[in-house]
Amino acid sequence: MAFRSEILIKLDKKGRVQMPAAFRDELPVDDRNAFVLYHSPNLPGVVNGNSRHGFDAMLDRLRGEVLGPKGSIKVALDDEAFDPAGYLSASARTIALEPDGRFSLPAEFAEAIGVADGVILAGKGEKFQLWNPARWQARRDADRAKMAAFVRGLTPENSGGGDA
Amino acid sequence: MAFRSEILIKLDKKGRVQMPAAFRDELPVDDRNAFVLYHSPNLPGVVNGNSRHGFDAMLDRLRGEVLGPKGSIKVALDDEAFDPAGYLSASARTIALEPDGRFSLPAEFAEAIGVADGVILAGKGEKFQLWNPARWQARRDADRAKMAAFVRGLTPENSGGGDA
DNA sequence: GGTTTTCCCATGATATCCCAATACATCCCG
DNA sequence: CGGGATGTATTGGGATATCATGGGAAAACC
Repeated sequence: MAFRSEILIKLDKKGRVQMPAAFRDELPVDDRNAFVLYHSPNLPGVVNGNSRHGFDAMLDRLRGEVLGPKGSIKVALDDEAFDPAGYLSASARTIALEPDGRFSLPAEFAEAIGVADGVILAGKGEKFQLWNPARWQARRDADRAKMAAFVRGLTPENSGGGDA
Repeated sequence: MAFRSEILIKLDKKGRVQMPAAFRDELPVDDRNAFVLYHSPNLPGVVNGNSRHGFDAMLDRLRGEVLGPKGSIKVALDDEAFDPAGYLSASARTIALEPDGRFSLPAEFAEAIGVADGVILAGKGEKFQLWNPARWQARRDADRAKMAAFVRGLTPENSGGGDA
């Protein structure tokens, strides 16, 4: 499962968005009628998407790495402590896919993205993202320069084992 | 079974609350006519909810992990010792769902939450919560900052490719 | 009797289903 | 290799179902 490519999809008057075929094919074959959208935890204006299984797997990893196996019962009971997985769950919504591959973008996400007539669906490997087209372009241009600098920094001395 | 999303539901004059369809769909198919509400064990003003099966499973885990294999028989007999699962049971109530998906919020919970005209239903993955809308907003804003800090703290070394 | 609870119907908004049109890519056949 | 045929992806829109909400009336309760 690896989401790739970036696609501009139009929004119709009903607020529906076509899930690109390239992304649909990456959803688990046994669970292609629904997926998950959730607000970026630290980048306002960006909405993340993943399969239900992929989202749940991320939450499990999150709970496991942070709390350890015996922390589960504590998290289940402790409502006062900050719970990253619970926070993400509240910011997420299960989205149903219509038979023809479209879904209706909930108003809460449409407002967060700032959509007008279209949205960018960008694959990020393990997940995909929804962007305002203009903001996506700006971000991608900025990342292009960073990527070039990053590759330039991959000198033979640095790419071995240590970064000394 | 994973409760997601946060929804503001109104209370009508009869004290009825609509269970959001997204939450109803997460209840076990063979037991969708009732669920469980219980007071938060450590956060006053918050009421937790779960399916009957989910609540019972939590109690079982609590007895098993905290008290050990012999805990169940000891709990069954020892009325003097403190029993966390028994405490939660006493603070819980089975709530019937009407055919149209609504339930009447018992006054005891309504007072605890401090409801006026509406309640926030927030999914936390394994369970969901009922909040006073204003208090939920404050809590969520605080958690948003904690989440951003949490994500920032996940990278051992900042490689400059963050989401900002 | 008076109050509360439960059941039923009504309604506006939204979401979903179904059918259709266009554009594009692929395939087939000679 | 060309050109029509076929299939699929994206977009549009009408008809239908569902959701959240309000309220009336029957039933249960004290």
